[in-house]
Amino acid sequence: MNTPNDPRTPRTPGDIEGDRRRKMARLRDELGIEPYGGRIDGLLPLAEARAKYDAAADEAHKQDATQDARPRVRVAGRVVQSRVMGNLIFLSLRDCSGDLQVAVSKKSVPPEVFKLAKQVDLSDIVTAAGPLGSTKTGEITVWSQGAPGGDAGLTLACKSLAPPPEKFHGLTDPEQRYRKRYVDLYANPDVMRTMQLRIRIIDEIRDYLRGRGFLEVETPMLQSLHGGAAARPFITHHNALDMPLYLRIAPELYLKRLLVGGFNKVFEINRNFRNEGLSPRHNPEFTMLEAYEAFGSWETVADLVEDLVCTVAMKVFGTLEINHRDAEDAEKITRTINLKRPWRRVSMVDLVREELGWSFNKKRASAQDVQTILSAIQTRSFRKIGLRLKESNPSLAGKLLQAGSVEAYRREKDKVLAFIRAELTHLEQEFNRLQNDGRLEDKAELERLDRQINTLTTLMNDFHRLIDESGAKREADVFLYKFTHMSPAEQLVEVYEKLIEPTLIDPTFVTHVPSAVIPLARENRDDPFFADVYELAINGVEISPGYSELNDPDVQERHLRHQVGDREEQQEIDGDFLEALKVGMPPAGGFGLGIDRLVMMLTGATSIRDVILFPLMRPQG
RNA sequence: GACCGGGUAGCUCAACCGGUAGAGCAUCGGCCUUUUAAGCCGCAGGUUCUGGGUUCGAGUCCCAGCCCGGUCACCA
Repeated sequence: MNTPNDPRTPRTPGDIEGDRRRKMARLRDELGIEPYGGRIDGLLPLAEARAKYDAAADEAHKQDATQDARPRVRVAGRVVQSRVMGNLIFLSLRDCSGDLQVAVSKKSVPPEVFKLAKQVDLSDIVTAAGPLGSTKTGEITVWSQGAPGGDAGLTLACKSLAPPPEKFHGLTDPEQRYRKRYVDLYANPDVMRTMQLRIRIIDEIRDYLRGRGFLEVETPMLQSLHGGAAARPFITHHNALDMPLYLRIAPELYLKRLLVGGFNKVFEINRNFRNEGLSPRHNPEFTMLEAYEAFGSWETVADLVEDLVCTVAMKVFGTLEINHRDAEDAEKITRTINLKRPWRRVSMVDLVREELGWSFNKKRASAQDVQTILSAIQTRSFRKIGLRLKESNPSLAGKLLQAGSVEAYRREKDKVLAFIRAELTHLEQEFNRLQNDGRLEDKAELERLDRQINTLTTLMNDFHRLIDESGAKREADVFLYKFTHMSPAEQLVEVYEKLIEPTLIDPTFVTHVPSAVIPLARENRDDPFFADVYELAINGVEISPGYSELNDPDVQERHLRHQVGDREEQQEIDGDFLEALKVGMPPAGGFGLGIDRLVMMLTGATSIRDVILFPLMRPQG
């Protein structure tokens, strides 16, 4: 970098960093200010400082300026707004607790402090000290004021050289937000709030489990064999030992070894790594809670997780009714999740029968059942379109949703398309009219129209694709081929995951899952086709599995061998784990809880990336 | 992986049928002691994601690639 910190360097327009470096050099040279500060004692978080405001003292001081009982505070924060009004300067400071305004009046501070205040840039970190008062408009404000023998009234704690985000829109590009989370966190207070909620949720989970006698442990993340789940691992290499190592896909097998060793209740909250695709619900590294309780069962851990989630929700949110709100319109509630106990418990077979009319009998689905399932899968896609139409054309949407079959959508396709086209034309006319008028105050309206047009266009695209009979047939063929080659157990699980799980918004424990897909759980004594487990779905996704853990080493070995032979996923058998079971593991209940998804559910985040501080991003380039 | 949308000033976005690339905010200079996206005056700021092609002329059209988002698929 050849931009010296020299105020005489000729200015290149638009070079924000250069401007700031020159400004910094002036502060150093002319005011003797060190722009990277040092230790500062006695600072209050902004929210705490604000809480100290004393209205009576403020009022008294306003009546009689010689009386000043206003509380004095010292605060620090990043400058997020700056309004220089000549001889009075307002700065809005922000920290992780909130915002607080500072006012610097030329009359109340020494000239060099006022000069500094004028030089302060957005994103600089400053400290301010002075009495807490309010302004004409009632905003609680620190009135910067030096004190004999200490506070300067305003100091620079850290100069920021980078260009600040746009002050009104903030940082909005999702990519930049995830890449530059350090900016996102202060530019978008919602992000800070969500992340703090995440932290509190995890704290409360730990509190809860400790309160019930669980000990938190740490087990290997680098494993020479990856086990405990079916997933592709990340592979790495240990140089000194010259051996491959895997990043763990689950801690399960180690936690169970701890039960063998004599721990009765253990849990671990930490990262798992799965080398699979990314989606709004999948990040390659994600945080899981796993807990094991000796002498428990899937039922004891179901009770536990139910109580745990409710307790956490009450402590952090004070309610069991979780509302998700529209990103555009905070008034609009898009989804309500009711966590009130007791949570429904229903077997997978009953659920499938109830929703689809498919009576699963441990055999492959009959030709007729397959047709039912296929048409349900197709209808589901259409249903989404029906739901999206609901707001703009309730009667048409109602008709489609009620008919609920692919044929109904095909029959009505001209009407649907005609409606969408008419709507688009209307919106575009509206859009052009506003744009031609060039009325700036309607900018928000323009943006709204633009979004609606966008939504409708994608809707029309989706619809075209769906009613394209050859396309639909191709998709159906692919599905039929795959589905008819599945085992009965896989068919049941497939149907559940595709068609039922996404509709389970309120908490539902799905029980009696085919044991064939769950090798680490105990088979049901009365009907070994099913395992003694639950899969808890909330918010349309699986959030927690719970097992009666399998502790018979012979059965466990058989399951694992079967899995290895059956699946393409190369997974070596963990012989040492089987050894451990031979030593003897007490019967136990165990459960997992996907922390990221839990936080999404509780905070209404629509993407897992919104609840992870630094989600995985492809390197920039 | 497939489809759709997007990539233009530091930020947020415009640019009609292919004809000199604009605005707001931020920056820079000036005015202003109760602002709340403060206001007013003025200056400046561009390899239109990259590389090819068509054309007298490309931000715009075509081809290839990169990146982001959405939907679907894959994957527990």
